[in-house]
Amino acid sequence: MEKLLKNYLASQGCKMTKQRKAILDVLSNSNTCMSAEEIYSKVKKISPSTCLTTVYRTIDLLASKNLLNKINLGDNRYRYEINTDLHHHHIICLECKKIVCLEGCPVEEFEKTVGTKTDFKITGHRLELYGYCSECK
Amino acid sequence: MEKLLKNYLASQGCKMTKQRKAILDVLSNSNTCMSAEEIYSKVKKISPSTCLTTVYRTIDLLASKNLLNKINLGDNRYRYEINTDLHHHHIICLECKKIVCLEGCPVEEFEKTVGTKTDFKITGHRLELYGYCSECK
DNA sequence: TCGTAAATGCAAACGATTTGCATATAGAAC
DNA sequence: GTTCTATATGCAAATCGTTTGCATTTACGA
Repeated sequence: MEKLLKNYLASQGCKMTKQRKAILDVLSNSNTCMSAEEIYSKVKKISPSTCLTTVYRTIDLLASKNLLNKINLGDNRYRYEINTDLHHHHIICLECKKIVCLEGCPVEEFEKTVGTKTDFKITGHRLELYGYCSECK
Repeated sequence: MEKLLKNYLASQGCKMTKQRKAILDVLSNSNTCMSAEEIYSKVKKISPSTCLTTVYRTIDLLASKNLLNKINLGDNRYRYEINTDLHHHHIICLECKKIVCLEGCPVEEFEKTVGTKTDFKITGHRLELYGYCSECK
């Protein structure tokens, strides 16, 4: 995964700096989405000189190549995750803030109905569930 | 609607100032959700001295009494609408930013499945659709 | 090894929202 | 109506996540 990303970026004329390697490392070895701050603090352990700005810029780079999803959980700050190209949603624990990826999507049928009713050309949607996880409930 | 809100707030020991009247006026005579800035500019026409801070504080007041929904559309700024207590979602035009309320909700069934699978106690969800409206598509 | 475009770090700007504080005002008590 | 006091207001400054400007550094092809 990491290798693939690096090769792909290189093929796009992007330089492979130690900061970018560290950021890709952190992103691809995580199984949830993380805030910029979270990525930053993990990256610093691998490449201490890295600054937050570089994290943001690398995030933008990856997002612009469609390699990364920007997720908005409603708390006015983004989370980021490597784009696996598999359409999915998240459930968030209101207590411990844990984020779990979900399989499946209940919205597809609904989109068709709404498209007809409202005369919109629908291009996508956003859905998150909220609740308390098994440890917190 | 407006009257009801005013009476309710008064019954809660809140003072009915001209600023609050103007804000309630704007909120209850709108049929979509608005950003703080949008509310502010409409309120100024009714009560010109009102400042943005007061808009935010009134929003907080209403939200704390459960009279107003804070909606996050994923652009790191909130929209606000009077809470009608009717569970619904929105569709947003990516071109003209128009927001339309939708009837129905496809997520209820999905919540049950996810609850069983993940062992979460699910308390809510957030869903928005995106696309292009009949004029923009 | 060199040269250059691309990437970095820092500090300062940004936009939405919140806070501190001194002043003004609604509305109850007289 | 006048007085009183808690509550609400306006302003300026702070906040927080994110972005930008700019001078410096670095990756990588020649």
